Amino acid sequence: MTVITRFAPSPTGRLHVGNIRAALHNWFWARRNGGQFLLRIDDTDAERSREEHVDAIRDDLAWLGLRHDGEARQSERFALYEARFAALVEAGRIYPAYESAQELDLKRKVALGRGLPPVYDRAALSLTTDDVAALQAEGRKPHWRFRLDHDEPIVWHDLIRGEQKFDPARLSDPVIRREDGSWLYMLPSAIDDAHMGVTHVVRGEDHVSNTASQLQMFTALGATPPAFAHEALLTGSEGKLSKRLGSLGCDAFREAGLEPVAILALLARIGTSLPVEPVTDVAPLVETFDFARFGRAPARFDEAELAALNQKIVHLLPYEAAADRLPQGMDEAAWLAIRPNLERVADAADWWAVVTGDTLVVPETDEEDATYLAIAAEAAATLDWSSATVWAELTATLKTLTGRKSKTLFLPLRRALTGRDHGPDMAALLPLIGRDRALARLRR
RNA sequence: GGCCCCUUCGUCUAGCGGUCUAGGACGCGGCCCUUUCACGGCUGAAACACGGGUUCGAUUCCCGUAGGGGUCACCA
Repeated sequence: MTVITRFAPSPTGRLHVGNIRAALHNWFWARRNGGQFLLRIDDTDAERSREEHVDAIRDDLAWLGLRHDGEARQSERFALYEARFAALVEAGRIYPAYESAQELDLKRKVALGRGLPPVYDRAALSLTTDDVAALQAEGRKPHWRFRLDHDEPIVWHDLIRGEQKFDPARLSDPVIRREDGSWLYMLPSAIDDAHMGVTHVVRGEDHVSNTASQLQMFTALGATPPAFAHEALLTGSEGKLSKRLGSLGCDAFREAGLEPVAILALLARIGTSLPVEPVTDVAPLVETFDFARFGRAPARFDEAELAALNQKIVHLLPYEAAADRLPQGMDEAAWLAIRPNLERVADAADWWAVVTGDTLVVPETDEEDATYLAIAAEAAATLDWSSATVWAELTATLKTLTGRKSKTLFLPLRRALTGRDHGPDMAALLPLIGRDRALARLRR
């Protein structure tokens, strides 16, 4: 059986951490099993769905490298929902209800106030034809609920949580359609999962009770439900489920100059028993992806950890992987020299500017060092600049010439040559700067 | 409030009755390497929420308490 997973975002905003994680895990599972990963735009809510978000989602997914093998849009499938809806109404599994949102809210509060679970009381099921006629005479239109079968407990084997058991009587019959005819998420999602042949659904544990309801929908539709894996949610670094996390979007990661693979690497392993590792390719992440490794307690997502991971990954990044984001003229040797000092690939431009001298700020020098630099300039002029070891030769020469050593030996040189106290290994940097620029900088 | 899930170093976790003087990874400290930084190597500090059971023996099983998370929407 071909594994088919899907990522089904609502285009109501930018992709955020939770979204990305869900997409990633579904993608992993499909990749791991040689299956397909589908993108489904859940845009049944015309009010909140925006076309720009659809584009942004596709764009973010592509940036992350999560290619999908197919795409569907719920807004293009209303005919299908309509047909299934009619059949389920016919079968008595969907029924009309006339309570207003305010009335339902009141019922809920009353129940809660009495210490009872706020489950829908199914009053609509006992409406007589006269009641209905009266309601309609008032101008009321029904919204529609899926009637849960209370006879059997709902059970399934969750790939992460193990055996799950729900008493359907403790669940409200889900509203699946509004009075204006628009669809709510629950039923279309089940219809589509069945229709698209989705075999596995990986989602957050905030969906477990939805799964219970949807399992009955699959059965009512005559479909085999997919397997479910509900993962524990992520919390912010302060331990609470923060608003910050919910708003931390893919766009922010991109602007921060993070490597997509860093985001994937963290989100792949966080909350699992596998260590978060710096990788430059997702392959090892795919290979080791396993639901059995998932913990069931909420894990913390820490932006600082992401930044640190990103830095390590940049240090491992091969030239080819960074080349198209590097400044003009920066070759592999330059990349390898500068790479260990980067936090982000984008910062390479700063160091390259130091090499080329475009942004070089000549630091203040005292008289003693000025003399020293003059000696250095003379010595440098006699060196073989085609050699890869000019720096070693220069410092060795100056050591015997001046008797300076260690910091006093090299720091004035670094300052004069790069304008900074710290930076990439001078041995690697000096050949990049080259004879002319180096001499000019030493001579001032 | 009902129901579900969870509680081991700062963080993510291993542990499925004795192997635990509790292991790993990240982070942190120290040392080494390096005529800077980074990298790398070595090393150190650092945890079983609490209270009862069960047992010859509990991190591991049971109950309770506390705490955390989720859910109970005409959001997904």
